[in-house]
Amino acid sequence: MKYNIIIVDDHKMFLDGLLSILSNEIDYNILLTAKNGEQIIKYLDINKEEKVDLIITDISMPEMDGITLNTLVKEHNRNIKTLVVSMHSDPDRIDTLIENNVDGYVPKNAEKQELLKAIKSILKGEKYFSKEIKDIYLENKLSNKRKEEIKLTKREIDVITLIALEHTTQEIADKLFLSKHTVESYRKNLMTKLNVRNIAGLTKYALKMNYIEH
Amino acid sequence: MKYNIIIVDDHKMFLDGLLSILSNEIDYNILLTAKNGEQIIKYLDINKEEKVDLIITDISMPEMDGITLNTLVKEHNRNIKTLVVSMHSDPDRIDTLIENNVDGYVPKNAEKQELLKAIKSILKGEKYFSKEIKDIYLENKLSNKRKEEIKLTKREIDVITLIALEHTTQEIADKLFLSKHTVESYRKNLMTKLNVRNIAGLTKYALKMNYIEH
DNA sequence: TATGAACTCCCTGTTTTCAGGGATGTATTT
DNA sequence: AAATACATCCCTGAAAACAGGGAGTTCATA
Repeated sequence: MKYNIIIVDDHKMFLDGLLSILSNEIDYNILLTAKNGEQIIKYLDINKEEKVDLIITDISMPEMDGITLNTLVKEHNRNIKTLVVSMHSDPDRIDTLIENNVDGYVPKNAEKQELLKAIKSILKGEKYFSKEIKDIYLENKLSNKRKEEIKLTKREIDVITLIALEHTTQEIADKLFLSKHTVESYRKNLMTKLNVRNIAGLTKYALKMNYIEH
Repeated sequence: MKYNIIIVDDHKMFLDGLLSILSNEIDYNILLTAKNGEQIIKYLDINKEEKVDLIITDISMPEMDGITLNTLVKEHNRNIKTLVVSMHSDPDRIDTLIENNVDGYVPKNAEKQELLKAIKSILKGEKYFSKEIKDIYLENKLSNKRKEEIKLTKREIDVITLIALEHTTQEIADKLFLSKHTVESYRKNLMTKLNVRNIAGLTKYALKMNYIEH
């Protein structure tokens, strides 16, 4: 019995690459490829009876990213394994994924052999994380003994995003249908929370967090 | 006689993918793969007599990026073609590449077929740019009719840097031993020159130009 | 049911930024 | 000799941001 695998990546060329790597492996049957998580969720929804063993996914994709996809899959289909293959190694994302029970994480600059090893381990029921990823995860956990309790609320993120996009308080208020006082409160809270002095600091944070494009 | 191709990409998995796509094409011989431009330049330097027809390269790589690589190759080996395959579609980079006579540009989310088409065209001596890339290039050219003559003076850079570091006008004046009026003039000129509305815009520019750390 | 978190709105007063001018001196280049 | 680029400084008035308060609502959860 072959293992059924789904691959999700918005870079078709990479997808093709993965496909040709995996198609040399007789144990693996590529059920489906897609360029975002939404398509997968729909597919799983419709084909409930189909056996899916593994979903290999990128993180940054349009419509639905790999993190959301992983969360949804793990919530509803506990028997489907997930392997993230990503270019970025952002501590927070790694953290979120691990907390959401992802089965593996391999950076895109890994060797083909490592990818195959990861897939094999995961299909056996083990977890597989590249050394690089484990290091980042641990380093993050150790250095951030509860320091990183900076969590912005949805509304705060709305506001800081618009600030970084060069909008004034009044404009933001209009856009979000809020009083300008409210927006001012958010700005103030943001500055306190993030320990910055002014809009320059807020803008840098928004960029760092990828709230706006670089 | 086969075409000799070199592939440069720091994402090994992507590299493997490209390799397996191209290895199905009997006309192509993959001479070498590398994960940054430096390795290629060294290789070309040592193997001057070797026929190299095409270099396929990513843009963002450690050590030496694809833009520098293209420039160097075009300066020294006019007969080597270059094809950029990149995830990003930044107008400025596209512009620089085209000015430096790159032979093609295909985004990483292109179909395998398009990549092969691009390679074939380029080897025939034509240029190949994906529609997406052409659009970005044109859009940029049309909107930026000579706009890109933005050159900041030393003093302007001093000021914008300190602004992005969250200093007020008065603080900057003190630091640079200037009157606060002077600093205000600089800030104003900066905003006009860079076509931004406020400190958020200035900060983003300073980050983009690497005046301050990311 | 009480607590807390998130969201919303308001006030006062000060400081800074923004928008729009203008001006002088010193180089360098044409 | 004139034009240009750069650096420096000044002014006014309006708009926005900053600082430091308070306070009501809803909603989930302990």
